[in-house]
Amino acid sequence: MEHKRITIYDIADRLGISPTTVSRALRGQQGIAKSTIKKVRSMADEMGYSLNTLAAGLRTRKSYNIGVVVPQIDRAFIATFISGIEEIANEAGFNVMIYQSMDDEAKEIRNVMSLMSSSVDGAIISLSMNTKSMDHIRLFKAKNIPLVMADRVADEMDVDKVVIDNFEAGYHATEYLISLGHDYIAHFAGSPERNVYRDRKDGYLAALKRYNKPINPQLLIYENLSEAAGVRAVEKLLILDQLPDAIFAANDTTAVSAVLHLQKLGIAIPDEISIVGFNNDPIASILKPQLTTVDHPAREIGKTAAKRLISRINADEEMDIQNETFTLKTSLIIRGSSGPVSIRSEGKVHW
Amino acid sequence: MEHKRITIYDIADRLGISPTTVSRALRGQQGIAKSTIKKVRSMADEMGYSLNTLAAGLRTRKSYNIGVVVPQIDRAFIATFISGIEEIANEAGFNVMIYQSMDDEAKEIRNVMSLMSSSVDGAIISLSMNTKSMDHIRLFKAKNIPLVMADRVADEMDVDKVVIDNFEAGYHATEYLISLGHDYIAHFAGSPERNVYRDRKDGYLAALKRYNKPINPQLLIYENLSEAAGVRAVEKLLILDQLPDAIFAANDTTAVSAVLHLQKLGIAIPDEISIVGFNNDPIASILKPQLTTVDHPAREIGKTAAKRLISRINADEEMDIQNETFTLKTSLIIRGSSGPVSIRSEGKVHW
DNA sequence: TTGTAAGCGTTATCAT
DNA sequence: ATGATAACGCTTACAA
Repeated sequence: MEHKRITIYDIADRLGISPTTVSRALRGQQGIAKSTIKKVRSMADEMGYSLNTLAAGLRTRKSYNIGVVVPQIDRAFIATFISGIEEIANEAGFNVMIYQSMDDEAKEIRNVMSLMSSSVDGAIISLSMNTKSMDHIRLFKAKNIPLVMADRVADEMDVDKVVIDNFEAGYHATEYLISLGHDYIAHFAGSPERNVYRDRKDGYLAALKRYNKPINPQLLIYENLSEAAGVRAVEKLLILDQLPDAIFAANDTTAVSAVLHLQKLGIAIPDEISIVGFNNDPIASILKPQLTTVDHPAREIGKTAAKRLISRINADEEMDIQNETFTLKTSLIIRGSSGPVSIRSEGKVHW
Repeated sequence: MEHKRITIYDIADRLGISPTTVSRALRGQQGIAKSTIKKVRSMADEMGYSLNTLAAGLRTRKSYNIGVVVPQIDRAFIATFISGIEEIANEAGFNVMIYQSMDDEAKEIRNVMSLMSSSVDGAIISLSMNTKSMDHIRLFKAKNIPLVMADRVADEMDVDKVVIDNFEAGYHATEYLISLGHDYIAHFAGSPERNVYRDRKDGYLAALKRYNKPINPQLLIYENLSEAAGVRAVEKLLILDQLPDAIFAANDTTAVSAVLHLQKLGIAIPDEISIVGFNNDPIASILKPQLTTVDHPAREIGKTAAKRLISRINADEEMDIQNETFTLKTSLIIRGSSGPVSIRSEGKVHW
């Protein structure tokens, strides 16, 4: 039961015209009779024709596919990010191919390879947690494939980037905690290899410094920011002489997990410890007390990255556009998991 | 600055052999000298060659792309589902193209069209909330493109399907609530157009009937299962003479939203109303009290669908495999949002 | 084990 | 406004 594919030759034969004319008519090119266009299109419909994009792409060197490499799809932040990309790509007639690195450098490299041999017109990448080598990133320039790095980018690479100001966000979050009267503030950080976590941590340190708060290395805990990491980090705090009076976590997963663990231990949030997370995941507003967190414009990052990528793909290669970094706004969403020291001691604040 | 693409001809020229031999060596075909393979591969590496899959696909009529159409990527359940698909596809050397219908039939149809002209080797689809027409689904068979429907499937279509037993899950959830002593049980249902919601509802009704509980149409509320829907549904219950003593919601989003709204109104969960959700989203275990819910094997559904699709793609067309429906197991996860009537009246149960 | 030639379905170029 | 021809880069008969 072989399936015979309908080609422009078949249409041409039936209509007694040339394949070239059919091709032109189908694409609505200029310099072709309107009557011919009508004839061809209706015949194409009738015969159930559909373009072979492989053949067209081979000829035009365009696939209308963009590749997207992310750590893991099933994280609220990343799913939203991809959703934003798809939204824009779809409007512009591009297909989105997704690859997940599972936060593994080797897998990320393999992803990039398969993406490249799939002849995508461009790519968007958000680095895995432990990626160190940049060779596979450089490959894009070498192969002249437009690339936009998003969120987890590599500072040292000269490519288009879409990010947030993680330093500022970390600074503000910490400053906010300080403004509440806290001065013994812990930070749950991710791998310093990644700009996002390094910058959030640096913002945290800068705020402490700015307000003359003590910088205690024991309060700066590096973790992989998983759910289990939240518990581990709390355990590390518990063995200290003094519990911190506030925690700024580099993501919501860890922050929420920490809150739950602390509550299980009978430590009141925010009465005894104030907590601020990062991302504004759905779980943040379900937690009790609701989690104070930094709103991360995941969808906007995706949309911006896709727009940039597509305009680069569609641009004249000649005009050699400068690489740009787009920095999107974040905002601190203040909710119940953080509260002032003064009121706290009176034990009045719940949520 | 045109970028010259390296082809097998370039490699052949440099090595003084034929392109055919290069092609064979690269693919490690049988009947070729090991020394040639080595020579060719190292030269390919040196020259930075990468396969043009468009050309190869044009010749072999395979793209190694599969298309996936889902309602919306940024829903916990769907993101996990896609993650499972990508996992399997990636292992098998297939790329995953995603399209989101945004729960809109027209968009879904457009998605299917672009997917088809992108010459995918097969597709996986989960229907939008309001899809009625099946013409675009039939197109797959007409064009001889393997298709697997997953989760939100169309009962009337004869295609491969991967589902859960929604009737059974709805029956069990309701039966469980009855076993707790509840007999005035409400159900928040989704569009009866979709098998998943229709079956959950039918399971609910069957359980009520089986245990001789009254079936009250006012307690069966059809909604779009969004967050706002949870609030709306609760409002509809509030105007009744009597509040139900339990609610079974067809998804967690609505269940959680309902719990929050009820709590805001001062109604204790589960003391005054027991609630059961569906999906086991991350928010379910963060809610206080934690949400009793039906665990939905989203990742397994994705993996099963991908495996089936790929084995069909790789199968001999001749052997004309029968369509199958794979039904995966669900389980009821009992947590704090539901409790027995007896204890409840004593006001002892919190969580 | 290797090579030659044709063809996959388009589109671009050059004619007419 | 339309047509003939070549080319995109690969794989598959068939031949050597």
